Amino acid sequence: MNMEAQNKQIEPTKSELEILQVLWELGPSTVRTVNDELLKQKDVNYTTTLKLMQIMADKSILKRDESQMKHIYSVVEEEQKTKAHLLDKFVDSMYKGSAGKLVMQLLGNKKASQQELQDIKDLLKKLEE
Amino acid sequence: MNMEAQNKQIEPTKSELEILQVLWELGPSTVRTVNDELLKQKDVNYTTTLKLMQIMADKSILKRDESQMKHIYSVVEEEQKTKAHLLDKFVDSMYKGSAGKLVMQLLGNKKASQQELQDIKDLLKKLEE
DNA sequence: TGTTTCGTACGAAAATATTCCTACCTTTGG
DNA sequence: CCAAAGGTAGGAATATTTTCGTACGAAACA
Repeated sequence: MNMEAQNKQIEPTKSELEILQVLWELGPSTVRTVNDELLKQKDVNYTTTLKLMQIMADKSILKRDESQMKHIYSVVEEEQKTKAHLLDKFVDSMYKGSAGKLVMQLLGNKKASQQELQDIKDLLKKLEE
Repeated sequence: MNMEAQNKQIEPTKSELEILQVLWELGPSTVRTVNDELLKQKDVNYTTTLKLMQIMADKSILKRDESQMKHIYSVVEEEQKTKAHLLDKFVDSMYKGSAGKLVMQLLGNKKASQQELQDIKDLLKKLEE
């Protein structure tokens, strides 16, 4: 069995991440759709987005359906899995792997709403069981 | 009064962040010390680290004491402030600014120890007051 | 003193990431 | 049928980040 080169988590660049966000939000889309969405945030040329998405397909971050003339791109990894991985990396490098430290910083930073605080408390309760 | 170009939060690159970690850990240090520390993690040439730290000083991420032949570099911004900023950016881009969502992901990910969970609960209690 | 070691400065090369020009094909509408 | 609009492909130009060679001064020491 060929086991090598598997399990390699993706390491999206900044621009690639922006595209992932759009695809997570909108689901499988054409380059046009993604680019239109990106245009709401920043000035970007259509072919730039096209190229980026082609590169991402090369890297297997995206797959695409070429059966139509307008190719449809979709994300290969599950959104949650990728986010979890990026979060882990972040926690590891910034807080030496201590999720607690990160949460402390976050909550101490008036960044969470009342509702969110409540949600977190609820989750903690569930985890106790 | 000249107010422009202030308040600009730093945006360290990957390599720059590695150096910041070391300086946060060890406090003001020489290039040699930082480089030795980095060598524990990866293969890196002394002059590379030197150059990077010079660049960071140019950008005012670091300041340095040149009174000695061995320059002493230290971090300009407070560690917590920089971390808070990076965390905010991360939450904004990955979780649309919802700290709650991030915590949910984190805690749902068996990444926090019992002790950490307890700490978080304690913090939540304090926030209630 | 002279030579070796350790430091800084600086420019340029190399590696990555981003942007966009150009060519060319397909679809659409007059 | 022809022109315009909208697609893809690919390479080249840019921009950014990272790495390192080289020069040269100061300190350590045989």
